[in-house]
Amino acid sequence: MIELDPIDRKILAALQADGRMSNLEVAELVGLSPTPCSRRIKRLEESGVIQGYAARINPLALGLSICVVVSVRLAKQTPDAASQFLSAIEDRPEITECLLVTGSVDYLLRVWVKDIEALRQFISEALQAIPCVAETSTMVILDTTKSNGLSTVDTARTGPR
Amino acid sequence: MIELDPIDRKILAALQADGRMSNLEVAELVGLSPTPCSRRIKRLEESGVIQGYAARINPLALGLSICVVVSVRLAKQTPDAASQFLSAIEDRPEITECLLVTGSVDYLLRVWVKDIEALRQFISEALQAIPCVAETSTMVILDTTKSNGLSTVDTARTGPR
DNA sequence: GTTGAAACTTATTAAAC
DNA sequence: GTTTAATAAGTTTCAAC
Repeated sequence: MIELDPIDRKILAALQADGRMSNLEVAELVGLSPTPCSRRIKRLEESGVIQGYAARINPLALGLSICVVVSVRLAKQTPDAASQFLSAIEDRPEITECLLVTGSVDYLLRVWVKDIEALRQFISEALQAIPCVAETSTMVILDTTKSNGLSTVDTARTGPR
Repeated sequence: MIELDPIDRKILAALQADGRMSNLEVAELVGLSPTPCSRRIKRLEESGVIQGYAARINPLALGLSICVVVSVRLAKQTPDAASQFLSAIEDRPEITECLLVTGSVDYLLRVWVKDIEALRQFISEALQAIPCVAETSTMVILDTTKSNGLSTVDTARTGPR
């Protein structure tokens, strides 16, 4: 694990808030001159603390107006069932996140759809069509606080057919 | 809603994958010359499709090795209870996301902690100390597929005291 | 750690097609 | 939409302190 001093943390906070901030701006913000600031940023990138940069895209602007969390319980927790489930998941662009969790369910999925019909279709045709899926429960997200606003969206999906 | 053609979508995909890609690189990738590409990117930014840019930070590198999803049920769903809960949530830096959802629970929280002891402490001292919280259930995230890798982490939290 | 300077790359704008 | 050219700005590297 790399050691981070308070200045490194300030740099991370700055680049987390604005990933396109120039080295000069970051340097001024954290109270360094550009040269050592640039060195620190490069060190943070090369050590993997900063994994990369991304545009934050607004799913609503792509016509995806509904976001849900779906909990999934598999019929059995065998490696075969898991890999069958995951490969089925892989092909669905509306799933932006898939978490394997402990507890009474096995997976949590984050799913973006454009309307209720698309949601119905996703649940019945995509999810419940997977043989090893025993039970699903859909929670519609009504509001988001403390969001990072960072949803990776499949931009190819909502376009002209 | 802004109209997006296939080239716009390619631009979004490119900047989602690498938010620091230069206009020249994006232009070449999508098959445009730099001038119109720059205009499109600016249009996407100004229309809110691109909300901003962010560094992707690896929470593990900050010493946060455990991520959990906590479902929370409130004793009653009154506006008072909700605002009491949300203001208590606001102060906790380990909570990186808070979703209001439909279904058998009221909120889903995403929480990063450095170890099990910090998790225990968070649940007992932070969460269950909120008066209106009736029930919580913690799911430890064992694996993440299809992650966007974009967790906004409070970089000030794990540093020297 | 700091400053300053040079070489290189990029962004932006304007003009012409 | 394209190309070209000019200006402005940022990055990187080097030296010296």
